[in-house]
Amino acid sequence: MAESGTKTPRERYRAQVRAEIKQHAWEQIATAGASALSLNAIAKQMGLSGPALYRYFAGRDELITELVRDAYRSLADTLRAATESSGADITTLAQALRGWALEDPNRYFLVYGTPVPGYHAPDDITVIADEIMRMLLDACTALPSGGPATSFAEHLQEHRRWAEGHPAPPAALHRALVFWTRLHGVLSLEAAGHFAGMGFDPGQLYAAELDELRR
Amino acid sequence: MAESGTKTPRERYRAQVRAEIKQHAWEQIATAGASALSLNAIAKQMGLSGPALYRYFAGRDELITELVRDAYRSLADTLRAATESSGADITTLAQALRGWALEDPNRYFLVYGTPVPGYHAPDDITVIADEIMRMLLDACTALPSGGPATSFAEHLQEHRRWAEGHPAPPAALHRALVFWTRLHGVLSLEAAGHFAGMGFDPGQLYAAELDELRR
DNA sequence: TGTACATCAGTGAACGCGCGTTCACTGATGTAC
DNA sequence: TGTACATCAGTGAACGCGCGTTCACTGATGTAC
Repeated sequence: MAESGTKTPRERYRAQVRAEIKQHAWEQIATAGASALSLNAIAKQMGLSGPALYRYFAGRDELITELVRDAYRSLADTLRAATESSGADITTLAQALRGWALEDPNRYFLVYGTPVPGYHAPDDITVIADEIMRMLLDACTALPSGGPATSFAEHLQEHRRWAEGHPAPPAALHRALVFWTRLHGVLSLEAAGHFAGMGFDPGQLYAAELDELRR
Repeated sequence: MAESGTKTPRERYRAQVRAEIKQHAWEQIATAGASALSLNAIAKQMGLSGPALYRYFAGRDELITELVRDAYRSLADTLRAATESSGADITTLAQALRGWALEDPNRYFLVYGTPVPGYHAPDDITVIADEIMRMLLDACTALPSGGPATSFAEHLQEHRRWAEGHPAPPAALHRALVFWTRLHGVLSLEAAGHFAGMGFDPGQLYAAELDELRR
């Protein structure tokens, strides 16, 4: 029986130290990427001995899992907050996505970058991924459908496991997917530094892609 | 004075061992990603002692640099070979790009994925990147310009350092960039496994995006 | 309010591992006369 | 063709490092009577 509200001082202390560990982990990730994440280094930064962290996390893998989950969660929350304050259209979502990605590129990469070797995300993360997809599908369903039905949209209509239970018509499914891949295309190349020195403004490319999605 | 043609047996042997080292490195990368690359492990696989590799590479960083260069080179060669046998249109380029990326996702990630922490690519790689971009610009220039001039295309016209010396008109610049980001958007998410379990066929999404680029 | 006990955070030592890299060396291969 | 020397591939030992993780332990904090 989980007494969610009341917390003993010890529970509060535990939660606080756990949060502090994660914060240092994020700083480490932001600096050197996820592969450089080290329990011992975090402990040293906190003025603790290495083994002390095992009171809070079963091991390195559990910590990473938690961080991935939190990253997904923070993206979902960021998108939700944006839609609640600025409306649930794709422009709002796109701007929020970009802000979130560039705020901490290594957090972005932890979720959408090269998979961490040997690590596989736990199932409950798909719940959050679904939540994100649902917001996107909602926004795309609200758009005027425009344009002829593509053959890919037909394919999607027959393979919409990822949108199960959502009332989005085929054109909206297509649009949601394309929203996702086009914007990640710009963001991932930009965050990885592949536009550095090319001269143009990636933000304007992003905006142009968004414009075309809204047509 | 480099006598390029004639090679002493020793030179040939050196070149062969270097190639063998790289091949084991690629196998290691294909299996566990670039961050897991280890000189000692390669040596062990080859039945050599660790220090032996230092006859062939100054260190881990030089090996990685070489691998990145080879990866770029292999993409450029793949694209060039495709255009020479099937014509220099964007469909050919797109199919070749996809084939190259999915043939060895970790090689793809080494080039276009999360940047290796602490590692920075040497300047001479931009030469290959330029070569790739030139093929893309050529193919886009050959296309009918279609559609009104976007405001982003105007921006590109004023910031075209990346296409310096190329006769591509603004619309072609825009198209080349968008070709690049849209296809990488699909490829990077696909290669990272983000479409797994969603039910649809990423290949059809890729093809649909390509179709739209050709309109 | 005070005492006895249980809980739990954190320590220090240790284990085993693999890493990149250096160094002095052996032994084979190639070169010059 | 044979001998003397230089070149160079590869070895084994060693250095210093940091990693994740375990274990038995101390000392503080909370709980029950």
